[in-house]
Amino acid sequence: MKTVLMVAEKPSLAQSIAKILSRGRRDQPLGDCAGHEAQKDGSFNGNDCVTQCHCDWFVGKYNKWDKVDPAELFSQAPTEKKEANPKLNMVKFLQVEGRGCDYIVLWLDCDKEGENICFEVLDAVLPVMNKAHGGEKTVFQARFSSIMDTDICNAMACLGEPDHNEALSVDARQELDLRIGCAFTRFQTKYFQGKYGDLDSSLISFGPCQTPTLGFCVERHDKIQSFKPETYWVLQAKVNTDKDRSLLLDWDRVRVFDREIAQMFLNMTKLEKEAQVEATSRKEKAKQRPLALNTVEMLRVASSSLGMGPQHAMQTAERLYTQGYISYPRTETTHYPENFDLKGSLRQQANHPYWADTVKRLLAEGINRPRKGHDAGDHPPITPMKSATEAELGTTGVTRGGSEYITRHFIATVSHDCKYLQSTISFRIGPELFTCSGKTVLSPGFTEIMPWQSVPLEESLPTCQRGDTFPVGEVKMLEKQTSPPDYLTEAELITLMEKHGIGTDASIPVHINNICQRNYVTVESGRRLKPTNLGIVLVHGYYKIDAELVLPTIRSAVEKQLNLIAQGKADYRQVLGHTLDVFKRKFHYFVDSIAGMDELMEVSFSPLAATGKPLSRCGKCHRFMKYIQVGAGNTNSGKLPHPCRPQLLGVPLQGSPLPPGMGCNECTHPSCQHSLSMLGIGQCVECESGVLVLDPTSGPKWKVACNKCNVVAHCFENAHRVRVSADTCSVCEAALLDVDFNKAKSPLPGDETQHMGCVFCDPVFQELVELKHAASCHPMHRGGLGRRQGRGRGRARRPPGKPNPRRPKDKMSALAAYFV
DNA sequence: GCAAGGTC
Repeated sequence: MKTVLMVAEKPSLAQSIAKILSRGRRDQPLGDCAGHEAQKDGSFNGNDCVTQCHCDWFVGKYNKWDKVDPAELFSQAPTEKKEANPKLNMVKFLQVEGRGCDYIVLWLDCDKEGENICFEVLDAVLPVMNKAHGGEKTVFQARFSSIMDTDICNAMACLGEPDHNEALSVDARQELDLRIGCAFTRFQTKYFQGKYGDLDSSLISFGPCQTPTLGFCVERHDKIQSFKPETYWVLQAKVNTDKDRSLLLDWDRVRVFDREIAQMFLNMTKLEKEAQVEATSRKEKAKQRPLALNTVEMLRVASSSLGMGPQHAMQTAERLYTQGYISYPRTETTHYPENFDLKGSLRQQANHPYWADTVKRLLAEGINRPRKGHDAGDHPPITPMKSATEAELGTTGVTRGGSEYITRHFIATVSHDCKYLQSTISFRIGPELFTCSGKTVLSPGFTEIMPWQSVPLEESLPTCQRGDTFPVGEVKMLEKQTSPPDYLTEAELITLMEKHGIGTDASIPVHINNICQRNYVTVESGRRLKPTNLGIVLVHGYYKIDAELVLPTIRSAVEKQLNLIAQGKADYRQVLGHTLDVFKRKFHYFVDSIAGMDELMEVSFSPLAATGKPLSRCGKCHRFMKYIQVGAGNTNSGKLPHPCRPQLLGVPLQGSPLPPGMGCNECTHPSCQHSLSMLGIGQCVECESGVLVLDPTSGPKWKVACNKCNVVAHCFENAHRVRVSADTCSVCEAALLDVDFNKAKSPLPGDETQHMGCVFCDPVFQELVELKHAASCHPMHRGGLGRRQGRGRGRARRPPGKPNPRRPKDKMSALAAYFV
């Protein structure tokens, strides 16, 4: 007996396919198209599924930020495919399942990504499958657009082959995204990291989707900023239609921007006693029932009506899906498959306490044919799969809200349009025309199940005809101002992303979440996205240097190239090489022009020197720690710029957090081993108020740094211990340093391994100290000379318990030699 | 520590 391995992309799909194909057909031939006789193997139990085998990654050292120039990521750095989730052991699992099989049928999504996963599966499985005989085909792909019996059986009867070109176009996309994203991210992160004290971000990422997403938010911000309100004037008239009823009329000119002209029109109308009816009209209009629900529309509604962010909404939808309440929640399609059992789905809702009446009436009177939507060929629209009671979903909470919305939306799609009557009456007052209009609902249709869409109730207009007159109540002139747009709502952003092809139904929530987490935007009330200073500076910087980096067109331009690969019109290597070359040039230009972005940073953020450098380093990763205000409402609260906890700072943080901007190097805690009192040496050689402090965690490349400016002294390299002594220099009063070297590495004269002396005055130590600026020694800060602060001669703040360390004037020339 | 795309 021949054996066939079938692979699907998700468990639910695998189960459905298994159920459909094995329904009393276990001994049926595969199908004519397959050109052979094979039988479905009993081992296909519906659990064989795969999400993704591999993902792209750099090889070895190229993953190390400090070892590699980001520019190398464009060409030199090789990439490899690594198992996407090693814990799942997907490759091994597939090999176990595929061993000894004769044929493989791939049931992956019918898009480029799906084709790509096909070849990943084949790479894993083909080596362990039985070898084909005489050129016989053994690899098949099932192409199906719904999980209905007929579709699945048709696909099985007409098996095709996976498309290598489409898979290659995805390989190219993955490699481009990886190389470009990582190169720009590493460069700008390293360039700005530690340069500005109040730049509240440990990672300044760039990506071909996330950056344009941020771009949309900043574009709106710019419109708001550059908006100049204009004053305009409108005429408003009231006519009395009854003793105690009046109608408010809108001016046909809507508004004028010239006060004198408005005044002229007012003068021409306000003396009139009567308004004459010029025309009346009554038109029947319809408000269309919604299209079948797809992912982005679901996300929009979740955000705008349920107040749920896209990420949260997707998680909720996923839970509803795995629990069997709704169909697959990731789809672009808004058109029900022809054979979709609309009535069957509706019947399931016939006993729900909220909408039983509506559903029963629809079933009795006949459902309406759904509107023709878009068929993307991926998955059917999102629909309820069974009736969900409150007891199951909980009486409150988002799960119930989400489930209820999806059901109401589904019922609405098979309901009738809302019909209403629009009446308008046109009046003449003097020479000017005014209009009044009103809506009367004729039949609510779908708005019954979606009451928030209802046509608002209005008082009906009086019955009248041309030539009738009504007394004018008043005519007045109102002064108004044009108002700026508001920040983008999440729903609007989703629409923009969809329109420009930024991200996919599954990834749009991830990109929006990314720009929030990276602190580029914050979610304000009404789920509006307000860019932060960092977000604004980044986007303005890209505009200044190379606008294409942030424009939404860049993604589509690359996709156009990639489509050529998919269509077999261009060579994979050539397209990849060319596109990488373009971005490599862009990268180099960006690096060379980064000062342009830095100028913008300087406007928004304070250099470290001004905010008080957080000298203390994490004991684990040796990076500077920074105090970040922990506050309610801030989603990023409590985050340190690296994976350390505040406790590592030592005693000062216990019980009471340090104030913002303060690190151990300013803390005067009397007994903490990290505090300024214990580690302060003497007045800074350059700035006015700083104290040079030993960084006790910096060995073996010991450092002494100023706690106010960016002066850093590298000293006593390879000493195995450096301590700040309680004794002070007799000349300058600075604290003496006690330094121990290993015997083999000791640079001290003779066989000495230990020496105590003044870092400013001791001739032995002067050989071992090299003074630098923190910023200028950073390899990413090309050409930067560091920020020199005022060279005041003021006295340093004296650490308690220490004598005041003064810098003797005659030492200035000697100290000048320390600068690099 | 980095992208975007699948999916659970």
